[in-house]
Amino acid sequence: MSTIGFSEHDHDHCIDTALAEAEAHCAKNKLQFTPVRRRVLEILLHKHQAMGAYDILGVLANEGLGSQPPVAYRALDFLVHNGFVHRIERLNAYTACAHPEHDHVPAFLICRECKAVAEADTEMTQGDLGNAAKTSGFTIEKIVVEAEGICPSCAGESR
Amino acid sequence: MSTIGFSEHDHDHCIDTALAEAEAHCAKNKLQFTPVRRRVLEILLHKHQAMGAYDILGVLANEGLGSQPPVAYRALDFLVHNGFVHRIERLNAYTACAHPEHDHVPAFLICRECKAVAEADTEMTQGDLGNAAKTSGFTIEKIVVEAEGICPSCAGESR
DNA sequence: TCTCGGACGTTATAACATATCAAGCACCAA
DNA sequence: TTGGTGCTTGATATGTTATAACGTCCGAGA
Repeated sequence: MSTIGFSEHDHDHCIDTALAEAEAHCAKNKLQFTPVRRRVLEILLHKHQAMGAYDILGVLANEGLGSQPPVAYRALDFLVHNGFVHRIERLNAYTACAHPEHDHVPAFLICRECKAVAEADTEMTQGDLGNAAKTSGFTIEKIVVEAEGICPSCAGESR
Repeated sequence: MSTIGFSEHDHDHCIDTALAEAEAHCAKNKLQFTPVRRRVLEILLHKHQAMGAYDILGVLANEGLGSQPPVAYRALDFLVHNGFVHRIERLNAYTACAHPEHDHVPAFLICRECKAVAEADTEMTQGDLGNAAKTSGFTIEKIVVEAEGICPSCAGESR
């Protein structure tokens, strides 16, 4: 399990890598990695923080890439659909995926102060919740795990 | 672990019990179990299904109990705060708690067809996610676990 | 009696999301 | 090269969820 997000790392590098991966994935699957889509992913990669669709839209609008809600939502849908971006239900917001290279059930640690989001890559949840589902005949298709709390740096500041 | 919600049970009884528990809790803690709050809880108990704040508001309005959004949201905040109702982030909706008598990290099974919601009372999540949190210095205050899928009866119908 | 705090009424508006229809463009097959 | 097909985008309008802000009412306790 890893928790990229609250620790320092080579940010430029991780942005480049993620973009390259997205590009490769799209090429392989004959999907169009259009300017808007690319830019939205860049924007999200730029911070390890959840952004609302309208925040993103604001940036796009400044750059002349579209200014109406559907522009942002369509790009976000595409990115979520292809696993490059996760939606944070708790915040009605979006964040770039920390490791898009493989399928996973993402779990998030969300700081209620600074809205930083760390993605914990855990496989577990399926197991235990899966039992509850099985006994009642329910078929799980998707799992959301989100924890809210306070991140190390915000905890430090309030002291 | 139990999964009330997709199985038959004595519904009137579980409504009465839950209301009585809420009443007792409020009395004990000097909280006001006002008509609006009581009614909202009743409405939610009435179905094992998530309801949007505006759905609830519609019912309240019909009954002359208030017709503006804050009326519903205030009652819901109170009920959520005191553990009688859970918010389903995934649906931006609310559902009565299946066992308000003790603290728990609720996990939900949500049917994407009929919106039925089952509450699986599991203690586990803290553990594994807790490790990820600990290593990064994050303090968890609240955890949301929500699974979306298809419930037994909807699976049956589509066959 | 006063006053203080919690609950509620009301208006307005913020924030998030989607439906719909038309126009543009890439790709491919005839 | 032409034309069709399907994905992408542009644009307008609207739907849905949530909160801010302010005032009033009322009961508990000094």
